[in-house]
Amino acid sequence: MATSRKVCSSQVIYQDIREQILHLELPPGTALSEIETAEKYHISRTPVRDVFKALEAEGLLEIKPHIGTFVSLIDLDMISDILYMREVVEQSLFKDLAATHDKSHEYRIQLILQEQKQIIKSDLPIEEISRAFIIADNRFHHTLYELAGKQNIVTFFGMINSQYERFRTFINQSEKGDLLRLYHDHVAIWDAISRQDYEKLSDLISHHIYDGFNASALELHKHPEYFRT
Amino acid sequence: MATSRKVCSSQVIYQDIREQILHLELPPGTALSEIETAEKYHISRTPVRDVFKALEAEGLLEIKPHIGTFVSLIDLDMISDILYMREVVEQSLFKDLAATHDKSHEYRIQLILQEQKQIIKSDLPIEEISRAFIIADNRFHHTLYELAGKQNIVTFFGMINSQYERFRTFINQSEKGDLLRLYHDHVAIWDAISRQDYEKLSDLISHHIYDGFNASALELHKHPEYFRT
DNA sequence: TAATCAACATTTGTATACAAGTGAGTGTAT
DNA sequence: ATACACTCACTTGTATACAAATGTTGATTA
Repeated sequence: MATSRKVCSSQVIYQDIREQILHLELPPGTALSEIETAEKYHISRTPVRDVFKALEAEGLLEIKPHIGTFVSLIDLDMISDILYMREVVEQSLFKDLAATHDKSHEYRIQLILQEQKQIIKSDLPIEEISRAFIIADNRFHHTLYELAGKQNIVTFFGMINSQYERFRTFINQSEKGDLLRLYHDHVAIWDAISRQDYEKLSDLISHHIYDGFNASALELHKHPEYFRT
Repeated sequence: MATSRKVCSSQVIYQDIREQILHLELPPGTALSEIETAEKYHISRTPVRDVFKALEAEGLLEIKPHIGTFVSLIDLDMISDILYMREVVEQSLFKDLAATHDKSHEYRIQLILQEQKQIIKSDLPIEEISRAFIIADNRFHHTLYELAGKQNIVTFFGMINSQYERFRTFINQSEKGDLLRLYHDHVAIWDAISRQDYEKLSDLISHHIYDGFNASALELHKHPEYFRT
């Protein structure tokens, strides 16, 4: 379902451009030329076109025939719907997980949580910390999906989450305090799962998913040209 | 997010091959050659490659470099997870819809339901009826998503639902009775939404989504080679 | 001055030739 | 007979040339 495992040049370029878009180094609206990109990576247009098509399918590029290729604008309405799906799915999934919970995975989760703690406490520049924490954050959620026996859903979200990942980069250029809040959410969520406190769990998940989104509404004026109207 | 709106030849071929795969006219495991396909449609390999890449991203093709391109096998585990997502999302979404329900959309829904009724009662061959009903069935679900203000979710499911659509074609080669059952489900679901009977609604949705899947377990032996082990 | 049209530069779409990897099938040597 | 290696046919990957479409820019004309 995902991209094939070819070790060819196109795979490297795909990852490279994708990360540049997700980290906003290629801001929304930026024009990308096939020829320029090909020359930049010292390859021909053909593999570049493959990469562009793949990124278009992921919603990160918009190819306008005979006009140009552009980094897609962030669609807040779409992100809102993605968060809605994540909310209802995790509500149900984590509840299932709590119902069948035993202590056998305690160590694995604690390891992830400690890693997140150490990332926040490290002395790296805030951008590095933010990037590392996002990865560790995804690992936490994905591990819970896996423990619930629904690993495929991680793949599904991976296909549509690109838009959201980019938005996260935008809003997480803020403070360590936000990351610390996310970490505490994770601890509380796992605690609620362990204690099978369904009501508390439901509350925690909703806030965990939506709080960052809502709090970031104030930041949008910084780069209004990034967003679809 | 979806494919671009080019009216070029590749768009036609994409739709054509996609339908052939979904209708099992190209059974899972079938080898597709770029050259053969190009000659068949009287075009060159380049647009064919674009189509193959798009279908691979959709999970309908599997491109093995330097070996060949094959129609992907049906992954029952993945379909199971897709149905799980649909269940929890529709549970929540239709509940929201019931909460804010007014009579303003009554006519629109009744129109869709009547259409479904007429399709089943028509004298067309069973395959035609099955195909037409699947389209009308999707329209019913999509309309409810739209009324709930979450139209983007339809797009998301469209990206991952291909696998499920193909499976539906496989199991719906059965009887008119199955389609009639689905139609009655729809009527009951809309009735529960109108009456804001949340408990009944929850029950109906779960059965509506899973019953066909479970009942079809008996049919798998007909073509075991279609499925991933 | 303003409007119209045509040439041009740039873009993506397509066709074709060649490169490179894979696996089967065959021939040969042990 | 069996094991090994090589050739060959086939696949997808890549490079390049050309076609087609779009927007701009400038000249020409009313």
